[in-house]
Amino acid sequence: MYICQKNMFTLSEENYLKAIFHLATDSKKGVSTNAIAEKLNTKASSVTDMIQKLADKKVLVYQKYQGVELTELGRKTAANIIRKHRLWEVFLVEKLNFSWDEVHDVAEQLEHIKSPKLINELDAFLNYPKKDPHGDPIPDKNGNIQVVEKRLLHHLKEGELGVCIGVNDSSSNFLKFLDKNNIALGKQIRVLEKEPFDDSLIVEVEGKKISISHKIANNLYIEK
Amino acid sequence: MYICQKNMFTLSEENYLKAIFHLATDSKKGVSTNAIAEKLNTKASSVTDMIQKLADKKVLVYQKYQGVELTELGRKTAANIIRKHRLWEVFLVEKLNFSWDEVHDVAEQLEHIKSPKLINELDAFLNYPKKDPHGDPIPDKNGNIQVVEKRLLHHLKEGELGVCIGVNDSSSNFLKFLDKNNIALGKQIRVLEKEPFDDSLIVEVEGKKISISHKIANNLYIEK
DNA sequence: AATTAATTTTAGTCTTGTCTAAAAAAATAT
DNA sequence: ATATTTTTTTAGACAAGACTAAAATTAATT
Ligand SMILES: [Mn+2]
Ligand SMILES: [Mn+2]
Ligand SMILES: [Mn+2]
Ligand SMILES: [Mn+2]
Repeated sequence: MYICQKNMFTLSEENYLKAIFHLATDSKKGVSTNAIAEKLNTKASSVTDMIQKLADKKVLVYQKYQGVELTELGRKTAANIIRKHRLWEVFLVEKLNFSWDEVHDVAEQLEHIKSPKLINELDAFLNYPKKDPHGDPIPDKNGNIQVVEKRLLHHLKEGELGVCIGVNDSSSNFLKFLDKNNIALGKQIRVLEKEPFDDSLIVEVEGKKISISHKIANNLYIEK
Repeated sequence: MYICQKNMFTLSEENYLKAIFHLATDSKKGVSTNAIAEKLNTKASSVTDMIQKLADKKVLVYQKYQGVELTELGRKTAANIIRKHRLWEVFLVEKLNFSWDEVHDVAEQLEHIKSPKLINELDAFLNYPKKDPHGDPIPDKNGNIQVVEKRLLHHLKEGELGVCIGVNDSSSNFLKFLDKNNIALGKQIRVLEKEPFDDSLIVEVEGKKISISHKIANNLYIEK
């Protein structure tokens, strides 16, 4: 039997856990102090302080100068915050007329609301969605995340066709660009030409030809 | 032209404003340091510190030893937080299967979410409700609160009939007691007997006679 | 292998919001 | 009018979370 403190993690601790979780799934290595600092717009020294505290709380393992790795508890906690973030994003888009470029900042706040009943009822109210408005999978209540096979648009060869299934960048600017060019989740995209000089592409979306920079093509996920 | 800082008030400042607003409408006098401390479960010295800061921010006027009074800006700010609190309570009850005794703690968290679009869309989504699940009026977006004529149950005379329109106490214990005795907003209540010794009442609700202590009768609002 | 460069940690400071203990002012009682 | 009690404010301390500057460690070059 163990004691379970209510309001287990502070807002700041939750943000660190989430950042480390995301960095860990990207790199599959120990997550470095600097990487965390950059993601959270803070300083490395602040990160060192915080990861020591989080190590005491058993959500990650930390060895001086060696970066950190989440424990099972840490992963579950982070996944739960991401679950809340993505469910709220679905709610905002489906029920409150938000567009996909408006939801992130509000979800950053809502993800910290503490109420198991709230999040489970919200899940039911939304009909147990599997993906958020950006195509990212929603973890289940045990913290399991469905792994999706996805590749970046710029990996398609000339002539190949794919379906847009997600974005790597959820910034408002990027999403508005996609809106402007009629690119949305579920839409078909065919690569017509690849320009070797600047790695840009000419693609076809709904009959229209558009030019896509390398940076854009590097942030759009496609399923063949 | 004036500069408007984003995220104008901290969570703590918002809680102080809300507490002062509620204490001010009750007492119509300057609100005392001790009263604020008691409402927020904190110490008078902490309150003194905070009200000095809030006075600097022009949301209240403060003279040493004389208590505080909200400015127009302070009242509007507080009313907006209360608006959010009550709209969220409606959402939880109407859409997410919460009962009226479960909503308050979650709304205490949700009321601090900053997004004008969120709260206006929520208002529309709920069909512009005028009252929250406890019968309290929901301020409009300009901070105006409808004044409701209401009196406590124990002001009814023997034989008089009224309709339950609100509660003075939103604690889970009180609300569960009402549920248990089939008392809900909109229900008719007739006072059959008043016991002078302990100020208790015998009332009739939906054909059933029940005994009501003074404390209960002092927390139930009635419209004749 | 020895330097240099980059990363990470430590030490010390700051702000916010809280606390306790003591001093000051106001309210109440004698 | 004075003394006592209550309320309020000040002074000093603390924890969380952040920062800067300096020291320590690791990584990369020569
Ligand atoms: Mn997001
Ligand atoms: Mn998303
Ligand atoms: Mn409430
Ligand atoms: Mn309420």
